[in-house]
Amino acid sequence: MRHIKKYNVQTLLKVIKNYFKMAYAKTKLFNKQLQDIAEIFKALSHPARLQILIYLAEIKTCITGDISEELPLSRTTVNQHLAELKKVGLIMGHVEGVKTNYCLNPVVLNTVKTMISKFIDKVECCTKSC
Amino acid sequence: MRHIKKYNVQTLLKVIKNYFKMAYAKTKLFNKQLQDIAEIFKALSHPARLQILIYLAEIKTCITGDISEELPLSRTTVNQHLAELKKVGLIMGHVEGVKTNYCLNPVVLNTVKTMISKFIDKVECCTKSC
DNA sequence: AATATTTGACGTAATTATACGTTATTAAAA
DNA sequence: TTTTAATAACGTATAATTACGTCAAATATT
Repeated sequence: MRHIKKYNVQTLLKVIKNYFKMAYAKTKLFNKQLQDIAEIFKALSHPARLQILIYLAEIKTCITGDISEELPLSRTTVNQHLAELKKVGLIMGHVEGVKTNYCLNPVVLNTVKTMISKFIDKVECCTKSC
Repeated sequence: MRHIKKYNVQTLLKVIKNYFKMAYAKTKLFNKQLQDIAEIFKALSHPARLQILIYLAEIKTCITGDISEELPLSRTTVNQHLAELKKVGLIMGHVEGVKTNYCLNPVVLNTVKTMISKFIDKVECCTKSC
């Protein structure tokens, strides 16, 4: 017998709102480029995610989901943070049997670095105190 | 007669929770330095705030609160974003009579720039794909 | 085949961010 | 002094984030 999945109201609403782009948020009204940079900054706006990145850089080799032992957070929460980093491409996940190996994405990291410094230079260059 | 201010429950709760550090968030459990960097990234994680910074850099001179005409947001919301930028020190506000002139804080901007590139270098230097 | 392990999906509570109308405060102008 | 204008504070609705327990699917192991 097939297993029929059921969803609760909260989850369905999320799907529906996303489908119809029923956004209360006005983030979408801004310049696309600004949105992209903001997205990256947001991905970097939580200490857990920063620590994950540093850990991945230090360990050098890839790791499995047991980074949660390095952080004061539960496995599921850490997994969520990993998913967010993956969403913006900062890390990659290679499935290997039951395990998933995560590692930094050097290409994206480089792009991000350039993007950020370009932005900061843009703001900084013309600075004049009032 | 003295005017005695009244506050609603939501506001009072906010004050009380802040006083007793009753945080659900576990952000505070991380390395202080990571928290600080994350804080800065968070301040930069909304396109409105990025646009404000760019605007301030372009205009060069200081401006009053009527940046709201440059953004697809109401004056009160823009004011909130300005407050957040001020909180992390990226901008300064000089009161001049009824008006408040905002401008970039070059010193903080420089610090932030260094902080960010140090962090990215730290993550990037040891990168090795898996 | 049965069991154990690993992981992501799902659900949900709590917190925080976003957005904006309303009000109070303040200083300048009439 | 009264009015006007500009601003921040306040209040509140909505949305998004954070946090974690539970569960199911999939691969290893026994």
